[in-house]
Amino acid sequence: MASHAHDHEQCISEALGSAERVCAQRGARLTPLRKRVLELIWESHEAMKAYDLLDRLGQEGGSAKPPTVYRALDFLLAQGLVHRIESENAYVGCRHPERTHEFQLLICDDCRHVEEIAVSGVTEALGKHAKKQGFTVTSQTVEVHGQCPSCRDRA
Amino acid sequence: MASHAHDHEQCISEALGSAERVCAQRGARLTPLRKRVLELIWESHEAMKAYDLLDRLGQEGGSAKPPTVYRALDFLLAQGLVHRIESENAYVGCRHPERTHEFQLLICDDCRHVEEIAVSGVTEALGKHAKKQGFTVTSQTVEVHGQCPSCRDRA
DNA sequence: ATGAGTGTGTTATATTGTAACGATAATATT
DNA sequence: AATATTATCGTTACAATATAACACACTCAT
Repeated sequence: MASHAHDHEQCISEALGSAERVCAQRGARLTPLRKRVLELIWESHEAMKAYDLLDRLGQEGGSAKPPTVYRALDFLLAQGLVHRIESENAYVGCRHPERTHEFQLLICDDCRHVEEIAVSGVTEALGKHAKKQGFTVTSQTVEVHGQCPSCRDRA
Repeated sequence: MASHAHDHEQCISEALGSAERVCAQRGARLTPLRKRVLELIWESHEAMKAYDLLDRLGQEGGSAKPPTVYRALDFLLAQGLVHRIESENAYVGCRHPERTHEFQLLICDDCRHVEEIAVSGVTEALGKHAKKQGFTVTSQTVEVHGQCPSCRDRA
């Protein structure tokens, strides 16, 4: 268990609560299936893979197949409730689904813990440089790999 | 054809030349197969997929199978001769294989042209932020998606 | 109630990537 | 030069990730 200590029960319930809230606001339907997938993703702060979600759903009696999970993920991504980690083919919950935002991810290659950060200036610097050469930015993927404090201490 | 105008024949030959050079320096073996894969990647400045490389190799008479391509790519990545584009599962040639370096990629979602850039401050800002929270950085993936000038003009 | 849109189940398949083993070629050691 | 060692390559099989296409059920606005 990661020692990024916090009350994780509360963490999950806050995440689900704010998901309900933003979906209600937008008229988006957070169905039981979608909510369950989001809950599974929030079971940890680690990168979660689609087929792991699939296995978990399968264990719960249902007959889960890939499209079930990928469709739920598509919805959650569209609502900003989760982020996709491109360099891992994995997913992680987002605490700030209220509005789209630029962000960066710190990914621990030992324990797979993922931390969402917002480093001031990064988005702007990239945007400015792109603009200077006539490139119109629509999205950014910024993923930093390394070792988190807990794993470093353990070693 | 992208209108990022330049003499592409020369561009390829420079890339292959510097590949030969750095491999010779390091005692790394740029075999005919590896060189051919690198050459195929440099046929354009666009994101190239592993299975497209596989098809090209197949057309040349040989019996190319996935491990052939992936092993060549592993070598080229290890030597810094190509970069992997995580958000595309694709590969692009690198002009600066002499030493490892942090870089960012501008990826046109219309024409798939990829431009390697080095925005001053981005790596440092990310590193600084990571360090402040005790995170040790080993690598960064920075990929900016959008529309390149040529595609914007065309539209 | 009905028709349009949305969500889910299901089958099948596409795409991306590796493990493992043997054959061959390059390099190093004697 | 002959042999040992390692690196590279070919091949088979398969694992992991993701999507297309169609059927059916549900919602809800008319």
